[in-house]
Amino acid sequence: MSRVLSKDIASHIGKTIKVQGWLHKKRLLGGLTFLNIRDRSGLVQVVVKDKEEIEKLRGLQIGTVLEVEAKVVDEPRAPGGAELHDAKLTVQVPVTDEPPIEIDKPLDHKPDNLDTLFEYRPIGLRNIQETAIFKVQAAVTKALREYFDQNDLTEVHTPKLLAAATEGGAEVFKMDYFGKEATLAQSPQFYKQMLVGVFERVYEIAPVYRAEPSATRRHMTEYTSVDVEMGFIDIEDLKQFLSALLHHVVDYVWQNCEPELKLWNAPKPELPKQIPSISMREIHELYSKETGENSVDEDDLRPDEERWICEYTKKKFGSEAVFVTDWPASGMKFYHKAQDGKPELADRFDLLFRGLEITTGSMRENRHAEVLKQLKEKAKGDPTNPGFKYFLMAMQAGMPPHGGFGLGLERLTEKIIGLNNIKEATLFPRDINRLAP
RNA sequence: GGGCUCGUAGUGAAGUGGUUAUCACGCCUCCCUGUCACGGAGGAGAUCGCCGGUUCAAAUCCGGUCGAGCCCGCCA
Repeated sequence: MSRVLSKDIASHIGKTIKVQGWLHKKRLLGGLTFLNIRDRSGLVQVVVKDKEEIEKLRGLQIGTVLEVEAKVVDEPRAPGGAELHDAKLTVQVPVTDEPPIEIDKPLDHKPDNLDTLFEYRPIGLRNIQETAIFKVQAAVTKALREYFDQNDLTEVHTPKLLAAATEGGAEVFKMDYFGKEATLAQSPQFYKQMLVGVFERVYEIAPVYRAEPSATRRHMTEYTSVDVEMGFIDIEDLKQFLSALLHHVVDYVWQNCEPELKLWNAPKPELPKQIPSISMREIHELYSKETGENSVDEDDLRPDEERWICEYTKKKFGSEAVFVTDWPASGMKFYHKAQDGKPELADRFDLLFRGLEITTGSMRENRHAEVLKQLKEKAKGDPTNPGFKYFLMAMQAGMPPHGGFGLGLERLTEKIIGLNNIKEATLFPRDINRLAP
């Protein structure tokens, strides 16, 4: 007898079938018992009247692996409209330890209790509501790939073990590499740019590592970066590409993950076809005027400002996302490009979504002589260092105008679902004091 | 790195100087034929994070320590 998945039982009414899964919940009502069996497709309800069958489960806990042979019955009172009767139970793997946290009721996500949530992660992830987060994340990833594929991007895989020098900015993890020093990639930046010279359009979805001592609800030391780099485009093309990408992801997820989104009461984001752009200076002015605080001369947004401007654009433009444009050139990385005719501004944007920065994008300096100059002057970098040498080699071999962005997968998932901490959207989060599980 | 806050059964909480340390979920025993956060009766389970101090008396006050969370900074 071949196995039937719980989601498919309704198409076997009247037949005797076999299901396999984990015991998810039992409710003993005396003369009859309801069992919920969980498999990869969801839950199925089994009604057991035979006392001997129920005795097989005495002392066994949630998580016990079961095989059930039973008859499928049409039953409007059952979840899903069908259930299993006259069950013969076979215990494949008995579990006698009770789970340290509950898996059949929503788990507590209060900040104070996240540590417990992660401590018991291997078990807690079996909670249907926790699983839902990562099914949504898988759908987000699928939608991203689908969109990249539709737009002729080639998926690439770049090394995460690097020679010392990197793009600068974030702190890097250093490690011993057979007696030499290696670092963990904080970004695939140089590689994706080199590969524009090969494929013209590339993307990578892979982990990156940041050794920042940040202890906030939006930072981790390891996260999944969705990186895109494309040639023969300008900054407006990039913004349009990202607008359409975000729409594609949201539409795909709301089409394919309705039950999961419902578990979190996640409302579909309000997004106009073209996500609005506001310059940093304008945001500072609006925020300062509204709150009485003065941020006008700052060259970055405060976290509170990021939240505020998203509320503002939601009310004013019906958009829960906004591009922050016209960043001061003072904070430019050496591979960034300044705006044409406005050397004091970087050709860069950040994309904020529901109060959080999820993307930074920019045009890159594609002229070899210029990027070499900026490396030496801005970053005080040594062009012969292996960390820069091969990047420069590619720049010298003919690079069209190009640009790209990095998008935080966990941040996007967090905001789609409406979670409050990036780690809630991470299976096994890594932060300054958590390296396990 | 700076600031603030929090550590009480397996889990989540109540308890601001004197109780046998309280409740809910989970677990165990029994009852229960339509549950779906089932219901009912009973039971087990806590050296109140750790160390020291104040006091006749400390979960409670003080100091230290360890662990965690949040904000800021840094960063994405």
